Amino acid sequence: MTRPPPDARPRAGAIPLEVNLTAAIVAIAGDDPMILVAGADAAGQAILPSGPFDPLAHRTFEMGLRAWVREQADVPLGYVEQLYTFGDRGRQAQADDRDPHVVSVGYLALSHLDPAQGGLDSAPFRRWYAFLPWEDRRDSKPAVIEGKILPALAKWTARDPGTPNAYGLTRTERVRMLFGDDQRYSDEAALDRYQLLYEAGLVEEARRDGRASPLIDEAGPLGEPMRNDHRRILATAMARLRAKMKYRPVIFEMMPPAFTLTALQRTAEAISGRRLHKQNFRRFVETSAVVEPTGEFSNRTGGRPAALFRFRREVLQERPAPGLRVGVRG
Amino acid sequence: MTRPPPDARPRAGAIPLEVNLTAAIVAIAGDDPMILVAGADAAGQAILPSGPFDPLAHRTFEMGLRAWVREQADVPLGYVEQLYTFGDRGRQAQADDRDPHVVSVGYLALSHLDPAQGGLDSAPFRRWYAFLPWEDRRDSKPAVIEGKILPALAKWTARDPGTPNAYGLTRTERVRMLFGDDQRYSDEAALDRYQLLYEAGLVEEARRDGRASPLIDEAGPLGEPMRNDHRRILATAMARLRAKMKYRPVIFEMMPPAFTLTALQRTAEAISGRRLHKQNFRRFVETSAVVEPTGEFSNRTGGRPAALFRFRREVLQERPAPGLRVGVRG
DNA sequence: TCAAAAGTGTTATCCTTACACCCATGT
DNA sequence: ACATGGGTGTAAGGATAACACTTTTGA
Repeated sequence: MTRPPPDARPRAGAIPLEVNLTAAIVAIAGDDPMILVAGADAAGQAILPSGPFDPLAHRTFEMGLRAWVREQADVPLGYVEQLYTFGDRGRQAQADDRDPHVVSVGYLALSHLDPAQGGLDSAPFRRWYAFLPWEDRRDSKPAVIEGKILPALAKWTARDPGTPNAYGLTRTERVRMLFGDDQRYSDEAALDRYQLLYEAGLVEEARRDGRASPLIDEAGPLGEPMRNDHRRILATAMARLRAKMKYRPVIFEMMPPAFTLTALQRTAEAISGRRLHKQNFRRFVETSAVVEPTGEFSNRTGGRPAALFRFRREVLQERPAPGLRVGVRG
Repeated sequence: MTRPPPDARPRAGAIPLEVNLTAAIVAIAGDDPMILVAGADAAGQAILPSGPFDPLAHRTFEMGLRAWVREQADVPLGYVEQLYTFGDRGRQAQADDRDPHVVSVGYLALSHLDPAQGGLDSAPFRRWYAFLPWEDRRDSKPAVIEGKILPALAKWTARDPGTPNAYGLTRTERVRMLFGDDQRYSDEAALDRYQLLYEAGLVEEARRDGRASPLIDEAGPLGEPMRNDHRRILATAMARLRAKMKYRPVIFEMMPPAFTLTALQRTAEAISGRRLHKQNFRRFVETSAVVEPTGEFSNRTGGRPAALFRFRREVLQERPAPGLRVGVRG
């Protein structure tokens, strides 16, 4: 094993690649988290706003991303956060995709827009659970898990139940942790669930990459596929947002300036895919002092008028990790 | 504002870039976290193991990274995790750096090697607090903060104390949060601290990029600089490792197979840069069941022989977030 | 007057923090 | 015997989880 001299700079053999920026832009419409799509390809697969990074046009990734979004969707972005950079867009290129050497940088962005109000009616939002339906556990466990996913994964597990992977977990254990029903279920494992389905060859993207299982036709489609690796980016965004919400007040980046506590809870439930306990949610919001009453009331809620609240920006400097605990089931 | 037709694919004008992979490889030597350096450049600045990504040679980033590390350092890597992708390596290229269009993907890796034992004596590890000395608060607040950083930042703050940045925080507030002494201090904000010093023009890297403050010579060097953006990657690695340690059992990736509880605590303290409370640390380790006694004892510790423990791999499947809480000061 | 949603009170339990003390070895 | 570090018990305080009930509006 040779070692280069101390001054060696590993720049020899530099390979030119293309860097693509993709945004998962999330907004809330009533009870549903929505994802902005920039259109669909010839096969009808949804595509996220995206485009190549040109360092001559934009100094940073984030500036390039904002430019692409402005051009393709005309939605104002608030919070923006880099997610992950994928060097492998699946194992094989698509038929109409000549250059396979694309590096894909995924971003999460949040928008205050309420897609249901249609203020910018032209921006086409879609329900994010249309793409990852097994992630919505708000009202009972979704049917697709018991009906399609677990039967197919049972066969996949049976082929090799006991060999541990790099993290020491067997197929049996991974399936139980990710799609099971007990305390070990974690809403933050959204990416792991998608990756497991990909690995088992049960999502359309696996077929595209030549890694489909024979079971894929038996089970039928699991959520709507997206172009390229966009559904993987969406799953990454969901996982990150669910985790981040618990220790940073990012949820307010999707709320209007004034909101009721119930609306806030509905949003937290929509993102995390779980029902929350009303009293404890309220107590936590109150004691953590992340919101303050505006003094106004809303009587558009059906029953007793609800007090309106606003986000207290001061918490950003008062506490290092002001988030919304989502630990309690309703 | 025009919108492309639904089927449009934003691939026109694809720009070739070079993708560079860089690894911050951490190991523990007694009481000190160490970082593997692959050498130094002509100016004496340390460089991390790194190299360009070639998709023809390696299917994934991680495989490429492991290949570069194998070639430059000969250290076995356990845990590997992607950190962040920087599209801007500082605002300006270095003098001897002809192609400015490099995208830098940073990685965190952990190694079981004890650099103090010198099993592989050729691998040159350095103390990571040599590069970021203000991060070590184990034994009182480091002198460099009171002596150099705060005086220089006071002048920087005085030039614009009250204008809020994108997150609504003023210079005054940021300095107090990041370098202050109260409860708001967070060990996980290591990257924010480095970025603040860069923004204020107080680190060598800022001078290199043409953004040095006149104060930089007055204050004198703040930690050892590294080549390119390597110190930024190190700060990112430190922040991520400190955060991750609290909810994932990554610390065991740096421990030998059997260890005493005191050694485990010393490691947690070394990484987090803070002293921990002995009894509470032990109780947490015990109740969380992340370790189990081997039955052996070590009498090389000076006093009463210490029981040896090993990591219980089973916790990975028992609990979704088994980490080491580091919330308690000693 | 009743449905619907807002909003509150109270208790058991567990975890965190903090205190101080005992134990087993080498020198 | 004593210095050195290993190892424990217990109680106060606070946060969390769980229970059900009252209040205010519109229809």
